[in-house]
Amino acid sequence: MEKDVTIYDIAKELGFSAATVSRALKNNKLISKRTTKRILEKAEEMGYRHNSFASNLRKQKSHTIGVLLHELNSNFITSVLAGIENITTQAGYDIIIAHSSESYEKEVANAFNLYHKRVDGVIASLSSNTNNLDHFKVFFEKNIPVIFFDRVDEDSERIHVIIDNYKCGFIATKHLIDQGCKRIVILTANLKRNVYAQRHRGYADALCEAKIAYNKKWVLVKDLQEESALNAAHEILNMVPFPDGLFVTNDFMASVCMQELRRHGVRVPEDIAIVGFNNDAISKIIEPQLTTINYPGKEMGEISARNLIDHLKGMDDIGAKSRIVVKSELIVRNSSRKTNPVLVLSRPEVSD
Amino acid sequence: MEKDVTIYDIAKELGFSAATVSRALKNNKLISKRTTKRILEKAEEMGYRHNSFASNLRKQKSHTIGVLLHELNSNFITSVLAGIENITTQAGYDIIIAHSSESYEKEVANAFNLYHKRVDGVIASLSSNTNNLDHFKVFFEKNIPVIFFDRVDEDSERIHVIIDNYKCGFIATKHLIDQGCKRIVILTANLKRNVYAQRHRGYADALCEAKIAYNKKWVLVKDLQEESALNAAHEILNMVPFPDGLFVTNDFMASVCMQELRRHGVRVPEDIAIVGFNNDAISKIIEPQLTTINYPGKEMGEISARNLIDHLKGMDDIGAKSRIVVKSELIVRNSSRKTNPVLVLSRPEVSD
DNA sequence: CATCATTATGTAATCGATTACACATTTTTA
DNA sequence: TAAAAATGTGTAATCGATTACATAATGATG
Repeated sequence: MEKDVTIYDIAKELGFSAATVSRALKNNKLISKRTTKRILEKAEEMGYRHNSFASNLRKQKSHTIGVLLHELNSNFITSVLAGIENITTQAGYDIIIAHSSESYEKEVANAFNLYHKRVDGVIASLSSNTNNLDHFKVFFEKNIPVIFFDRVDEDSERIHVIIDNYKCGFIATKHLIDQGCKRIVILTANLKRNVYAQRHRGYADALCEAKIAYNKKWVLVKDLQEESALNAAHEILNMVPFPDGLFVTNDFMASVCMQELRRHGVRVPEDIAIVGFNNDAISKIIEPQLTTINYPGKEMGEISARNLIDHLKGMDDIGAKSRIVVKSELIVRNSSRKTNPVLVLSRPEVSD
Repeated sequence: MEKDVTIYDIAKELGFSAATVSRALKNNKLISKRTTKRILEKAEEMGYRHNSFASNLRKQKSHTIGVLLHELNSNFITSVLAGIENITTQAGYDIIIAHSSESYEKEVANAFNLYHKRVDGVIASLSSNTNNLDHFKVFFEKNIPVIFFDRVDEDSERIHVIIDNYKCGFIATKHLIDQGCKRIVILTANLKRNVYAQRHRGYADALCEAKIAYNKKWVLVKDLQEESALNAAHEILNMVPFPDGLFVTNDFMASVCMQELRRHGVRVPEDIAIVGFNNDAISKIIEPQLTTINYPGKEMGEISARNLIDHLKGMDDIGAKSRIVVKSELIVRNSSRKTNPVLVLSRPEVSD
């Protein structure tokens, strides 16, 4: 348990001052190449490690970015994370990941935790039932930049990186209409959350455009749990008349729901065509494969991180823009393709 | 952008010394209740926030635990995380999550990052192709405790929290044998990784016990990607004789593989019975539902964290035990149940 | 050669919380 | 009531890196 090596130890060893060592370690051009080289080598040799506590204390900067996520377990979120990591690593920032498990209370706790950790900036996606930004006030007041993505408060002037959820809801629904669906159910999560609200609005407008009456009975609002999706499936099973289209604003729920319907003898897409949202791994694995909305998580992460870092470095005027919209697209698969039946190859020969 | 409030500001405001304020803020019993109360209220009022950089610098402790994960996107891992968070939060420790995306290089980088962040301890699960612990030496040398879980180096004397992967591999295979399977394929990941090696060993021994010859042709080793699972499915489709049992050491691969087989007309479980591993969400969603091995992620996280913290508090002798085995179980579902056919309810009435 | 620039290095204060030790006051004990 | 113990608070050094400012050494310029 020997004590840690400090710049003073290196300085003493080589007969320099701590200041010179400190500068050399950062490759400061004030220090001659020769001295820098000697110091770096000695540091390596002595097993020196930078003490970021001392450094942060002095510089009043943590060089750390807080990432506040509503959840971890989706393709989308891990892609976003990968994108954020790309950019932050490149820029020499560390990140702290905090996830709220879709709980507002946890989100508040996490926000304060990041604040106390003195992150230089925050990238955040709100949990499903968050409906105010009070817990971010501490950041705003101290001018600590916060970038929101995906799950945002659209009314706020804060920078946010999103997809056009309204348009996605619209084209998803329109796609079902194009397949001949006339009785289209939407299964979605908390309509207070922007993403679900917008997707729902798109759904409603697509119906309207096609002169299909909007009916509240066809709007199922559930939380994102498996059990809720099962409940939704049973509600659908009891609907009279039986719906012929289903738009679910989340692939996981869509998958659970679709399987439950099929277990009860409903054919997909013949009886009911289904569209999901997110292009999660499961949407490709499940049978039939799920038509869904794809959007680039990695890119959203990169854009968010780049904006934050540009702003931290003062290269960016945070007032200039507040909304960044990223592209998204509908991926048509068999769960909704009423015209093309599922292709089933013949079973390979089996010999014993 | 006013300056942060420090204990000196509070001290000056109330006419105490900084020492008294520091003690009061920690509810040190040396300070009278009255003074403590006044100081706490003033701190609140002035918007004081603790400066952990100064504190950590002085105390030479970060009060932070590093969590090094091989991946984020599985039920199992998020459960483990939840377990770790339970315990660490309760004990007043912060955590830093780093994930390696199954890359050895990233794992090494993350380990050093945690080291430089001066975490007080580490909880780690190795990435799939990690085959040495050299990057943990820095921790070992400084007596920074490291607890491994799930993906571990079983040969090392370091504490690790695992399930009995050998037994799981054995009972999974035995279950297939009990269903009447005689030609059982194993699809698994890198056999250098303990979990896969042990599961494979269990598979081999179960075959042996049933007097079924072990055949290398039936052992498919792939990485954990979707494409690899698809490839595996096609290799299986070309096998002559066609296998009647399949043990996949991971639910994701099992699901992908099963669906691909079914798309080619193979009936599950009639033609081939399938067992997965992990009890991921997908195993319940997919049709037929996947027989799998369940093991308690949350509990593993809690045990790991508790051990680490006990050790940090000096309440635990780290030499006392090195291996903690957590319970696990086989969950039988329809993908392997040859005796009970899938129950299909009739389709509900549909009227227009 | 004197003066100014340039380059390289050192000095010392600073960031904010902690804590060993000292000191003062009050309470208890013999 | 004097000594001892307990209680409450203050003083000042410390943790390690950073950086404004000072200084020294070298080179360039007219």
